[in-house]
This record gives sequence, C-alpha cells and structure tokens, in this order.
Amino acid sequence: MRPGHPEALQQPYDPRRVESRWYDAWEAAGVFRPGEGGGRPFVVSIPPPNVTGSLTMGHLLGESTRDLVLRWQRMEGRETLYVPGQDHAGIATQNVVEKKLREEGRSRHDLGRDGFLAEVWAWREQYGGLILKQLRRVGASADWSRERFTLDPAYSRAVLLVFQRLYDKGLIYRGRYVVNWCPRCHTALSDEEVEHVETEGSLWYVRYPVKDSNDSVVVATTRPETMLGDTGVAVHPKDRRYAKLVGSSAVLPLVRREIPIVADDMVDPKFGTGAVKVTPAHDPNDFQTGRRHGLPELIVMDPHGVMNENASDFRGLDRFEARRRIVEALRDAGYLEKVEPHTHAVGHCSRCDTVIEPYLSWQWFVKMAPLAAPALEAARRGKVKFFPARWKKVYVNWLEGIRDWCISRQLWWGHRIPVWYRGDEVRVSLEPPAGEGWTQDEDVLDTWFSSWLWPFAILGWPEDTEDLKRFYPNSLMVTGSDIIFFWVARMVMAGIEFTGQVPFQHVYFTSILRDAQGRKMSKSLGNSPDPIEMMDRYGADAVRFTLTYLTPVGQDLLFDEKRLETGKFFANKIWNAARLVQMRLGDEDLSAVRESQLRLTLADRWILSRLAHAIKDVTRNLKTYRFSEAANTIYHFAWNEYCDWYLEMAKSRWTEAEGELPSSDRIADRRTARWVAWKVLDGILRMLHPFMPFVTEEIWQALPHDGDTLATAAWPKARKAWFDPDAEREVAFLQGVVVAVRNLRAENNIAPGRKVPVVLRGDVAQLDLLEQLAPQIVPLARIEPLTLARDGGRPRVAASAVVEGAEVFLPLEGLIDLDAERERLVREMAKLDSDLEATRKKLRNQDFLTKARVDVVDREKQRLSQLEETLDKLRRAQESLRAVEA
RNA sequence: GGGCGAUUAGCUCAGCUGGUAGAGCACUUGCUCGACAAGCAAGGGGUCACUGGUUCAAGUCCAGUAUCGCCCACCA
Repeated sequence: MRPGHPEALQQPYDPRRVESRWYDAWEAAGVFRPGEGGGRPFVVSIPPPNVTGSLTMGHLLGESTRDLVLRWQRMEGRETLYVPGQDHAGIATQNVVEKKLREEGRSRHDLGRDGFLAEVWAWREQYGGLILKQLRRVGASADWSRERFTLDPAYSRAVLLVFQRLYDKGLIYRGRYVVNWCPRCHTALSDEEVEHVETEGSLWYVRYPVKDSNDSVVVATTRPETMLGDTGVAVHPKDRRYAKLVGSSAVLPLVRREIPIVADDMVDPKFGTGAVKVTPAHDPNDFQTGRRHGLPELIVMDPHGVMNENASDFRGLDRFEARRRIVEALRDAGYLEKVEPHTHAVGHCSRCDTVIEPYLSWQWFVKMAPLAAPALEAARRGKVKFFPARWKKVYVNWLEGIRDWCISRQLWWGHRIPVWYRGDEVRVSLEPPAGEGWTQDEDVLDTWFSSWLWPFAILGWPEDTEDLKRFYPNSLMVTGSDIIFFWVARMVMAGIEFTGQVPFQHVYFTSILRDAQGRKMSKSLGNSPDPIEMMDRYGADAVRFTLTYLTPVGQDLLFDEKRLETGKFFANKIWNAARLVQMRLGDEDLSAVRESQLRLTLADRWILSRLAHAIKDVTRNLKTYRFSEAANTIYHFAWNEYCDWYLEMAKSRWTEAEGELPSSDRIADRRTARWVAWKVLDGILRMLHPFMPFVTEEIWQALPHDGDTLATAAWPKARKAWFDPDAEREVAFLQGVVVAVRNLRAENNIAPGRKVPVVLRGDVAQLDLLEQLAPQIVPLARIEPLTLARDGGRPRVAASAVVEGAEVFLPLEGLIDLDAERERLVREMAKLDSDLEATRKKLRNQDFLTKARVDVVDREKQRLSQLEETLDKLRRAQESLRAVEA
C-alpha cells in the first residue's frame, strides 16, 4: 500500500504532504471496518457532536484518545468498530437556524412548523456535519458506512418506541409543574440544562399588612416581581413569633389581594424574617407548599418573561424592568422595610445564558428512580467501570438523588412527542390513531432523550440486527466528564432498561483543556485555538501525540500552542532516524534474516532488552488507561535510547573503513546491526502508530515490512529472550564512561572535533568489559587513543573522573586547565561528602539495619563503599594535581 | 452547605505498588563530526504549600490547616 509514495524519505519531514496520503488509503483498504471473521470485537462510538458543531481542541483530545485505543486494539487483533455520527441537538440547532432567519428578517412562525423544519434540514445539508469531515483529518478510524444521525428514520423510530414503552410501563407521565423555563429559547429545560451562577443580588424585605389588624408580616425575597403571583405567606409551624398570625390573611401590597398565612415545615425560621411569600406558579418550592395548602397557582408572566394580564399595572413589562418598578412602588408606598445584599445561585440557560424562570406549565416527565436503581447496581458491582475511578462517586451521588426528567421541549426541531389528543382522549402511538379529529402533541423530546439510546440505537435496535448481536455492548466510552449526567448515566440506565445490559464496560473521561490563564476553552471566550489550524501548522500526528503526551489521567490541562512542538519535533526525530536506517540498510532483505544468523553484540542485546521493557510498559500503561505514561515511555525509548545511544553505537558497524575488504565476520556483524536497527525501529513504529498514525505508516511502508499496512500490523510483543539484565548493566557502565569523558572534555574546553587520549583504570572485570566495549566507546567519546591501564599505572597530570569505581583519565598535560580541574574536583568531592554522610548516618541507625528489607540495607552498604572508593580516588587525583604544581 | 481535585526546577507538568526527585520548554557553554539546528554534547537550577502522625525510611500513606479550581445543592 503506497499511495503516490516517493521512493525515499525526504528531508525535512512535511506532515501535510504525508498525512493527506493515508486516510483515504486506509479507508479504501477497509481498515476501519470490522472484518467478517469471528474475532473478538472492540467497539466504541463517538459522543455524537451537534450538527452545528465544528471541531474544538476538546474534540481533538477525545478523538486522539479514542482512536489511540482503537488502533491499538486493532493491532492486538480485535475486530474494531468505531461508529461515527451526529446529534440533531434540538435547542442548539434550532437557535442557529432561528438566528439566521432573524438576520433575514424572518421568524420560524412566518414559515410554520413544516416550513421551518425544511429550513433546518436544508441548513443541515449545507453546513451540518463539518465536524465529521474534520475527523478524517485527525485520522479517526471510523466506519463511515455505519454513520448515524439521531434523526435518521430508524433512529427516530427507536426514540419514539422508547417513549411508548416507558409510557406503557408508567414511567412517563404528563403533569403541570413548575419547570425551568428559558424565556429566550422559549422552552422548558431539564435540571441538568440549568447552570447555577453565584450572583450578587439583593434580598428585599417587604411588609405585608395583616387583614383586619394593625399587625403585619415582613417577608424577604430575591425576586420581588413574583409577589404579584403570591397566593400565600408561610411561616414555620413552631415559630412563636408568627403563631398568632397563622390562619389569618395578609393583604398583598400594590394589588391588595388577600392571601392566607399558613404554617409549613418547609420554612426555615432562621432565614430572613422567618416568613416566606408563596408564589406557587413561579417557584418549585412554593409550588409544593401551595399544593399542600390548596393555594391558587397564579401565573404572572408570559413565556417570554414579560408580565402578563395578572400583573395589574405592571403588565407588559419585562421581568427585570418589572422588578425595578415594583421595588420602587413598594418603597414609595412604604412597604419596603430594607434591602440587604445577598449572594445566591441564579439559574442560567446552558444554551443561551438567559436567566431561567421557574414556570408553571404542562410538561412530560420520566420517572427516574426505577431506572436509576439498576444503573447504580451496575456501577457498584463493577459492570461499568470509570477511569479515573473517582467519577464513580459522582455518578452514584447523582443517581441516588435523581429527580424526574422533564423531557418535553417547546421546540420544533426534534422528535415530536408521539402522543395524540382528541377531546379528553390521549393516545400514545408511533402512528396517528385511526379516526378523525386527533391532534399530535406540539412538543418535541429533549435531545438527550434520543442520545441516551446511542450505544444500541446506532446498531439497529430495536431490530435484532447482526450488528447489535455482534457489537453490543460497546467496549469503551471516551468522553468528557461534563456530560456524565446528561449522557453517561442516562445511557447506562437506557442500556439496562432496553437491552438488559450495560451499554459499555469502561468509561474513560478525558481531561478538560484550559487556556494559559486556566479558563475552560470555549467558543464564547474565543480562547480555543482552531484545531484545523493547529494541524496545518504542526501536523495531525503532532497534535494527537502532544495532547496525549501532556494529559495526565484525570487532570485538567493548561494548553499552550507552543507545546505542540513536542509532537512535531518528535515526529521529525523519528523521521530522521528512519532516514538514517533506510540509508544504511543496504539491499539485503532484512525480513528474511533468521535470528540464528545474527551475532548480537552487547549493544544489540541492550537495545533489544530496552525495547522489550518499552513494549511491556507501553502495553501495560495502555491497558490501564495511562496514556500519557505510554506516550512518555515511547518518546524516551525512541529518542534517548534508540536514537541517542543505539544508532550512534551502530553507525560504526554498518559502514566500512575505506578500502576495507569485509571479512565474513564483518558481514555478519553488519547484517546484525542492520537487522537490530530495523527491528527496533519497527517496534517503535508499531507502538507509536496509535499515537501518530500517519508518519509511522509512511515510514513503515518505506522500510522492509510484511503486510499491507501498519494499521493492521500486529502489536509488538516483548520477547522473553530479549530481556537481558547483564547487557543493561554493562551498557549503563559504558554510558557512564562515555559521559564522563564527554564531561571532562567539556569542562576542559576541548573542542568537540578534537580526539583525546583516554586512560581507563579499573578491576580486571571492568577492564575486560571495557576492552570489549572499546569499539563503541571510542567513536562516542571521540577518543584517540584509548589505553586500558592493565599495569595499574596512572597518568601524572590528568583530568579524571570515577565511574562505578573505574577511573577515567584525560592525560592532557598542558591542555587541561589545572585550576578549573581542581575546582571541579572540589565541587565533586563536596557533593560526595554529603551523600556519604547521609549514607553513614543511615547505616549507623540500628533500626534501619534490623527493620529495613535486606536488599535495601545491602544497597546502602554498597553505596557506602562505592562512595568511599570514589572519594578516595578523587582525593588521589587531587593530590597528583597538587604534585604537579609543586 | 456537601463532594472532588490541585499545590514538586523560572513556566507547564510527570513521579503507578513508600527506599535520598524527573521531563519538555526556558536558561548557560560548546558544536555546519554526511539522520536530524525541528538537531548534538555538557551544565546550572527544587527546604516536593504548611503542621502533625504512621514508618527504620514519606513527594509518595493518614489527619488537619492554608490557597486556588471544579462539580453538586429548592434556604425564599
């Protein structure tokens, strides 16, 4: 599979050229569709974005995460399915189209219901679904043949059927209650769609005279305009202050209506004056109180929040204007006792931010408690698991205190409620009932009333489809914690209710992205970078990788565009490493090399061992949803171990010296070095593919490979034979020596290009090892010549360092800066001294010696002797330098 | 009013099962040695918010305090 592919990897890496190539190729090859085989499925679905939506950085994080898991699972051999789709998003979409109409000087009422709906569908046709196109850019491996929309005919049927079933079961009812009303969207909302904002308001104390008496009662209110709808005053039954007034009537100021004074437990005697005005039609509590005492329910506003005919002189005023006027009138008439500043939570419409008005109206509700019980049980018994786990508590708390769900919306865009009326008759059915004179309920259903069916409705429920049998329940849900109530909890409830199973086993909550100031990224704040622009500038791979790399589990992320360089540079690094390997591979078919033909050197054994560790760690971290850890592991393995050390060590093995006639040993060694370099790179590409699908595929295709595409290649396995603690220890020693030499060179200002003589001292084992490693060490540290002081002699004048007891000398009489070297030694020794003191202290502690684990004590003892030895050697180095001066 | 999270290098953050702190960026010094200057090498920089406790040993476990943030909540 090489769509329009150049022969060699070009420099520099250009994500735009490479990324555009692969998505269509994968799709055409059917990579994104589950196979027909009987493999174990792995299923995810998109949290359906609004048709009005466009990609945000938040989506990008979700997609990166979802696709990461999906691609990994695909490589693990699972039959993966990712169902994409969209949500009709009732209010949001209707708002957008209404706004457009308004700009054209029209309103939905001009068009009528059908005309308006045609307008919305047309809008959707033209502008909707942008986000799904953008998903391709990210690389999301979605199965587009299964794309769903919540207003698809089949999906709609499922929604209406669910309504009918719940109605038949007695779990849906119609009632007249005080609900959250948005005067701008002109519809009822659920409790979850209301955002409470702490607001500094006032508490007005208003005196209500008592009828036929000189007495009066003072009530406190935050919403004086609702007093016009007062039909009672309530006090606590045990409140002695007011006991004598209970049973008499108050006279409502301004309108002089007589309203009863009642006793009710709901009243908190300690708040305000202990007397509450009761407005049953405009407050949910008052509504309950009113019902208990048979108080009239008087509505004083219209659906737009404008005072209505029951508001006497204030009729026609907007509710906030009415508030000002009423306060004024009360003050003028001497009824206003006092005003106190008061902070309280004011509900706002989550869609348009308008202040919510509690409003008495006929609505449809779902009785939630019976649905919540099994959903709670499922979480408690671990049938649904949350990552991070702490969300379980949030979920449980919400379900335990769940309230009935208001599902009717006074909108047109959505699933129209399948209820028909004729006189007093009510029918619930998907089709219009037979006979004349039936009219359908005008309202539509809450968008979430369709979304909660998503995991099974997308698979064809209620039909018993093949997809449903095969891909339900889903495996994983990746989403934001902000919709845990709206969506996640409800899906669990619906899943259990309608399919008898939880809809997914695991829920992974992504981080919330914030800007540099810590504010949530949002459209209205305009603080979210444009994801498409980010991908243009850094590449989709880079954005995917960086977001994953940066995002610790369950923590918010302060996002700064500059961070995307991490991923961009990493992609470039991998790209260049691949170029190096490709250039040096020769024409040998490495995939045909048998491992028995290999002669692994220490460096080879080391990098294979490191690879095995990396594979093991990455796999484990993916399994436990520790994605940033997994990304970190690959990053450091690829960059710091493979590129910085292994490739550097291998370079000398795959080029021959000038005029050299390669022996068969050299040929075998070269083949081994090439094979290992390729094999490890191949492992890196496989591990990295779920994070950076495009660049890894491009490279993989340019290198020897088996199979058509990396996307379906096998996830690497950590071979037991590769784990090699000896090689790791020995290479660590080598690295120590090389770093020491480099350090001495740098400290003594020796030009990097200049070769330096180095003398190494140590015990026999160390010298044997160093001899073996010499061909690696020499080029890495630019040494000429390297002397192993088997005779034990030490240079007279030298810069020196100690590595695991072995001594490294740069015998550079006349070249080294003696003063600088002395200072360096003093610094070094001071540090050792303090380490030594800490270790000694520990080992003097009897408790430590007797109570700590043996291996810990041993390690301390070893540390002590090593520190002492090192210090001793440095001291001798110091002495010999002193001798030079003398 | 409840619940949750955070507090570690100048900045943004890692640190999973307790054993004397890591990354990236930024900073300093030096590098056109044919993969990579989107790079290489070397280096400086931290009383891990505070106070107690458990432990031989605490950034890591427990309790409390402070500050910041988020979610939930019908005191009008």
